[in-house]
Amino acid sequence: MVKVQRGQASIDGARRRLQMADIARLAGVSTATVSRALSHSPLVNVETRARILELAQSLKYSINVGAQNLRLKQNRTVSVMIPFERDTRQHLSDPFLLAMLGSLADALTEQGFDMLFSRIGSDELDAAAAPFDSGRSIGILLVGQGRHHEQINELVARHVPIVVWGAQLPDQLYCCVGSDNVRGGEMATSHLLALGRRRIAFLGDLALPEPLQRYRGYCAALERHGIGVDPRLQVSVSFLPDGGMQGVQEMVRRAEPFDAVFASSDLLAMTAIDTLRTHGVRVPDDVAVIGYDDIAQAALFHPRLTTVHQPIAAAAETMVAALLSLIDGGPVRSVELPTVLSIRASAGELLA
Amino acid sequence: MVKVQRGQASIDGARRRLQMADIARLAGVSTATVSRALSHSPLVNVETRARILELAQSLKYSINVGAQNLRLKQNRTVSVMIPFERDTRQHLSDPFLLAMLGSLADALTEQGFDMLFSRIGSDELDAAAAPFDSGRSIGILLVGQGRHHEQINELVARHVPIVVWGAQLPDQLYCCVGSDNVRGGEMATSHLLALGRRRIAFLGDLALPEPLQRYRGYCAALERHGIGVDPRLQVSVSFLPDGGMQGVQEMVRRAEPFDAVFASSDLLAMTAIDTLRTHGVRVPDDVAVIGYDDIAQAALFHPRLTTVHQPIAAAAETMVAALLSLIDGGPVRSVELPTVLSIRASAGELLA
DNA sequence: ATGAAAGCGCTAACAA
DNA sequence: TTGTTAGCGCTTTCAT
Repeated sequence: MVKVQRGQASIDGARRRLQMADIARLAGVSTATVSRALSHSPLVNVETRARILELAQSLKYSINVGAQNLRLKQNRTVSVMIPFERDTRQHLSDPFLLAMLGSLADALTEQGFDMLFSRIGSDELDAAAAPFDSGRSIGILLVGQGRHHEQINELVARHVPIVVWGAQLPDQLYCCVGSDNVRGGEMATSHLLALGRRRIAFLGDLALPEPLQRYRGYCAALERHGIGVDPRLQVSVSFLPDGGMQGVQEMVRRAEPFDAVFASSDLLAMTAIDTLRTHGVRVPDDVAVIGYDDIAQAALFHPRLTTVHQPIAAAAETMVAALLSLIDGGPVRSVELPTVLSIRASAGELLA
Repeated sequence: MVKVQRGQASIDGARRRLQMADIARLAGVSTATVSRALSHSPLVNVETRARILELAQSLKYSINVGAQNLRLKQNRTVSVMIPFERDTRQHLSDPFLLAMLGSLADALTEQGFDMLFSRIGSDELDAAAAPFDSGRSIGILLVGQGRHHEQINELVARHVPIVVWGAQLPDQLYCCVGSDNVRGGEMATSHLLALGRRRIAFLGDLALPEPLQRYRGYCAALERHGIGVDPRLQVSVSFLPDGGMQGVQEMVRRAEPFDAVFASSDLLAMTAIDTLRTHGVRVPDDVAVIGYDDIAQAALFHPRLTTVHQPIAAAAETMVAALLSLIDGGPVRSVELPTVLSIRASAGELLA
């Protein structure tokens, strides 16, 4: 009986993986020559090189990256992590994250890096460095800083190269890339005020840095218009899709009149609108709604969603560039990307 | 001047990565003993082992997985790929994909495997095997077979371990995991017929295996009810979010009356409903709508979306199990997971 | 119970 | 232009 081990080719069935020595033998040269040929070294004879390259190609031989990395002491793999709340054991659901992930994959590929993806329970964020510590990746891109400010700072103290998508905070030792959340919140709120709305509900978890900063922008806009901030208009809801529903239901329960909603994500805004509709509230006539992110669906939702646009592709490129610079010992600064308000029907056009 | 190279720690700034020899020196033993201690070998003295483990832990030393893999000829990394259409250069946008990705990450982690993620242009699917050929991963999980049936077959002929999320096809050499698309299409259509709908529009790209099979189920249900299939009710649209809009607009342009829509994804169903609404059509009163996937938002959408549920977590576990079995040379069969109709307001409850 | 030494697949001096 | 050789960080015989 043949004992077969997980994660390893079976001894009997699979034929041995092709390796450089095989190519060398078939080409009648040494492995050194093959190595040189495959790296397009000018040292090797043009014809020999052509022969070797052709041979390798036809046999689909590909250099063993693990061995190559070991020898070269290099590594072209980056970890991407998305924290999730352990208790809610929720599937990833926000389209914004998917777009971000796709853009990060693109940006990394563009730079010739592979992406090692993991979800990570927010209770075990200290384990986030494992892929780095074990040499599987050269650095970490963390999408969403959550409540982990301190833990991330500790990673930096341990010299773990990490770049975070999130909001800038005081005492922040790590490099952080994010949109200008305060300005975003301010623009959204100002727009609602300009539309004549005065009782604007805010939906978002103030325990998280990004919603908090959006809320600060919201407050700033209100105060600039001489309108006091009413805490009864603020509802703390998570980023999960039912947050929008819960936010609206809470407002209804509070019996607090409101004529607008500013939600901290498009997903929240959309489920909030759906819930408003089930309560017979018209959007934007009775309640205007603005979201945050500007995901693809926002422009197709009914009513078309007004939202604060986050430049995802630029964000991903910035994060990747920052991480690589960090690893190279180059200069790294946190970046706030500019945000733009995409004005659509859910919080109508201004009559210019 | 110090030349710094990408993907490599800078020579000056970063301190050398800790390695086994360091731990050995500090513990006053040989690397062999450290290796044994870290693998909890009973060969090493209990006290020595404790001392070494403690030392390693406090120094955050972690075995270099690359070197370990090379020595052990093992590898615990799996590639996950999502093809995208090169021309539309579209960001990933379907929440279903994100949920799938998250579940795959969970299932792989559960089995102690890492996930190497890449998007891959559908024109270069033959390059999908690169991570496998170069020994970075031991197999491939492809999410979405698209139009790549033949290319995937070729990979299998090359003995590349691959498991695909998609539909079962004739002449299929690869292992395929998917939901029972025909049955799903049939259930959705039967439900609409039972609601008294007779002119059911079908939205989906028949060039793709999954929508095609859902369409077959749709046709089967119609015929069983003695209703002919009307090609004017079928609109080919992509899985991109604006597909729903385009589908409805096309139906309107055709001036073809219809009282129901069966869309091949929830995303399409949702944007279709939004577009119907802008045309003043009431859902479900004028037109009932059923989607496919049962993503988290479906239950929160207005109206609550009736949809064919795909068991994502089970799907991911099945795919991972199949791939590992395939790699171990074990038996592998394609699997069709059962589908259930989640009945909600968009295609109302049956009055029992 | 521990260490010395060989070798995983590759690259880069160095020699020829 | 090519080959020989040493060694990347680790594990595992084999010897002690």
